[in-house]
This record gives sequence, C-alpha cells and structure tokens, in this order.
Amino acid sequence: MDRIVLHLDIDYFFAQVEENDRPEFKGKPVVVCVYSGRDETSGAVSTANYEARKYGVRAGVPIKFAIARLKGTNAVFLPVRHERYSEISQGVMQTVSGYGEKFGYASVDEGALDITKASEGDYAKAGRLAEKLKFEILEKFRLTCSVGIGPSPLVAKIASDVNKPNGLTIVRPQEVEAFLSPMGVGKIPGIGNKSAEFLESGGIRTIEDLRNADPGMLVESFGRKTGAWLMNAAKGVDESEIGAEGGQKQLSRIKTMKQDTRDLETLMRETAELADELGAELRERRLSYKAVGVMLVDESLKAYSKARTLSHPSEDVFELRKASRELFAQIISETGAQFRRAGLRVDRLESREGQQTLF
DNA sequence: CTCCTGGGTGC
DNA sequence: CCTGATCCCAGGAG
Repeated sequence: MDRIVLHLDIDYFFAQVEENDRPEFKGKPVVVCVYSGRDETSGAVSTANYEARKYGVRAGVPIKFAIARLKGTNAVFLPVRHERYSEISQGVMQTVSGYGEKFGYASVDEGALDITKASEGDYAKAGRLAEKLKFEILEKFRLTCSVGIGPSPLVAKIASDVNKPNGLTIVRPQEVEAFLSPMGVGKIPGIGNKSAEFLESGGIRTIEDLRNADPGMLVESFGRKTGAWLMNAAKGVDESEIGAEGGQKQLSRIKTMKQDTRDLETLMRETAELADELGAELRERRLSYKAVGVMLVDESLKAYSKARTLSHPSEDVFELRKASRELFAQIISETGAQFRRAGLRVDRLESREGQQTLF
C-alpha cells in the first residue's frame, strides 16, 4: 500500500491563542511580539493574525514597522507567552497523533502523521479523517488549522500551505507533478530567500524549472546532499520516515543587550541569567552536554560564534560559565567590534544516567 | 574521521 | 529596523 501522509499546521497559532484567551481581541489586528528590551518598541513580530497581515504585518518584521503600518487602527500588541502556546500545542498534537500510526512533531504549530493504515490507502477516506480531525481540534481547542494530504511528507506540507487559513488540500499521487510544477521554488521547505534568489538568477523560477535543471549544476552549487534533495523534492519525492527524529541536540539562549559592549565582564554579567536558564533546563530534563558555544552579534548584525568540545560530558553551570568566558575572550581579541547581542549554547546533549528518552 | 565556523532556514 | 531557538550542511583544519 502506498503511503499517505497528513500534515497539519495551526493557523496563525500564537495570535489565535491570544484571541481565544481574550475574545475582545477578535476582529482587531493582533500582533504577537518578541520585545528585545533595548527600547520600548524594539524587537520583531512573532505572529500576526490575518487582520494585521492585511497591513503587511507578518512574522519577522520589526515591531516599529508594525506600529507604523497599524497606526490609526485598533491593533493590539502583545508579548509572546511561550509556556501558554506550548501547553496548548501539546494538547493539539496529542489529538492529532491519535488519528494515525506514526506522528512527528515538526514545530510548536506543525505536525505530520502517517495515515496509510488509518485511511486504508484511500484518499477519499483520508479526506474524511482530516475533516474529523479539524472538527475535533476546533471543538476541543477552538483553533482552526490547515491540513495537507499527499503521498510524502514534503507534498503534504506544501499542500497544507496552499489553502490557508482553515484549509484542507488533498494531492493524489497522479496529481503531484501538476500540483508542484507552477509553484515558485521557494515553496520547497529548505529553500529560503537566499537559495530562491540564487536559483532565479540562473533562470530557475518554478518547481518545474527545477525538475528540468541540470543535476550536476545543482550538486555543484548546493553540495551533494542538498543538490540531491532538491532534485527529489522537485518531483515530490521524500522518503523520510515520520517520527524518526532523534532527541534534541542543542539548547541555546541569546539576548539583545541594552547597550553595545565589547567588555568581557559585561558580557559575562549579561549572560549569567542565560547560563542559569540553560542549567535549569538541563537539570529538569536530565541532560548533559559535551560542547559549549557562544554567539555574539555586532552592531551591523554580523554574527560571530565559537565553540569548544569538552573532554567529558558535563551538567554543570560553572563549567558552562568558564568555557563561555574563554570563548568570549577569544572573539573579543580577534575583532574590534562592539556587540549588540550575546548568547550561549550547550551542544551534543545526552540523556543522563537513567536512560530517560528525550523528546 | 572529528572539530569548528559560518551560512541558511523558518516560524 | 533588525527576536529568539533549532537543525542542517559545507568546507577547511587538524
């Protein structure tokens, strides 16, 4: 039996949760923000509802830009509440996972489900399953979502994206080529702005163009692995198994500082809390780390990073502080830049004694 | 092969 | 005007 995959994406997730928690926000532009604290309105938009999107306010735009665009409207600006979204996400994804065999958590608002058996290989039945799932999520969580169904995780994900919000798009195997052909190459997950621009500069605009592109050129430009992925993706081919993801590999925290600095002690002070947070999370989840990394971003937003592998796995915050001090000092000595943002990372995580599974 | 850095992604 | 978190890959050095 050929595989059938369902991909689900909760619509404008963070903003939709805020609308549910504060029904008086419904109908207004809602902008969920990550405030950096540098000044009152510095930061970026995390999620905006559709009312706000009408004004060009989308994820990633500066908050100041959003304020300017929404001036004169009754827009609501809210800070992100990750714990709240995460709690709801777990409930939704639990519901989703009950509808199929294998489930994969793609992100806080996205999941993929293998429904080959649940649908008996029948797309009509798969569609009815999706309708039922959407209804249950609406009833239980008052959330709308967009669903795609297709013969591979890739096609299902792209399908979930074409009809939003509250969409359901089914792409049968014999329809895959016609479905993908006219789309821009940027619809393929993994092809962002940079890669799309590069491809377009070579005359490759649509997925059909990509399918007919020279494989040698793709491998030369993108490397062996990504080149091969692109050639397969253009045909909708994606053999990856759902739910095969390993445990978490890294944890990181980065913050924007009120003042630019290149002083080591200031950087240590600014990142002390980040180290504590990472330490707490390691403890809670019973993880140890085998490498430490630091990140700095200068005034022109250029990124610097350094990392070091430890001789033994550690679970200790002091070890993290000590290593980060040395890494920060190295970057400072190698450049004259003033830094705007500073961050810490613990890497190559492993489950501590007790063989608890990670997820 | 392992480690490290930088770049890209995507939300 | 410019957030924060994660993963993946390429390519160079050792």
